[in-house]
Amino acid sequence: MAAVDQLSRVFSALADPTRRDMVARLTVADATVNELAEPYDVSVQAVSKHLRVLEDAGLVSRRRDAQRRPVHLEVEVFDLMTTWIERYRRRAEERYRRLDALLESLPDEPEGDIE
Amino acid sequence: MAAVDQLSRVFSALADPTRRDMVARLTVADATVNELAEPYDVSVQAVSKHLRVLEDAGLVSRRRDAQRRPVHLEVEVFDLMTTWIERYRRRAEERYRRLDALLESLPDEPEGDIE
DNA sequence: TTCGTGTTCAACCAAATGGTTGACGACAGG
DNA sequence: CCTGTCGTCAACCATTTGGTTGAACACGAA
Repeated sequence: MAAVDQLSRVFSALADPTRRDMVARLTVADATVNELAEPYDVSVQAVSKHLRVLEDAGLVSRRRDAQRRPVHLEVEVFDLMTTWIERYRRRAEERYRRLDALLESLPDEPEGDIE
Repeated sequence: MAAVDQLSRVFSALADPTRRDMVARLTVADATVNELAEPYDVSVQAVSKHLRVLEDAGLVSRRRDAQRRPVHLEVEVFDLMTTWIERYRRRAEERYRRLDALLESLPDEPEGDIE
């Protein structure tokens, strides 16, 4: 398979509105492929493919229950994203704080180039 | 343009490791296209395309400074993702709480698998 | 064993994606 | 004005993506 990191797969999986909707519905309850497919105007096979993408991203897992393959959401994977996001959000905010402090510490400026 | 919602564009933009790295670097300081391109083993044009994707997602904006086009990160857009993520994380956790409560309210089980 | 239901596999297709190279537009500095 | 630098536009190409249909597999029930 592709040599792509999980974070990329997670973001990529959630970039599709149908998949995002499926994830949203799975927060309420586990569901079978047919149940998941029902609201959408696409074939069951297409939904099956979407589920494979979600599974490759680690966002869902599947049990076997007779012919059924109930799909279960693995919410912990959300942390992968929030960790990344918060890390850089923090970094950006830190930067703004420093910038504000700098501006405040300056008297009024002509054309100062400071390093 | 594509009739795709912003959240999809944001997730999609961050699904690419190069773009994620560019965003990471932009948390430290604004940068020009050439500066951004320097560490990667691709053409400047390719980086320019990546920036367009990030811009369409609302993740960056560009000023004009003579020939330069300094790129600036718009961190607020992160909120779009965290809002979505936290909403469904909460929903999933809520569900587990209810499930736990239900199990606890039951008398002892025939096929109890407890660890 | 045969049938029906749920799901996946395989082949195919159109559109999108990420890369390339080459030419061009915008601008500062001789 | 000419020149060099920064960046984008255009055309092209290979790969991936999201969809289709038809066949096959897995399993419970009859």
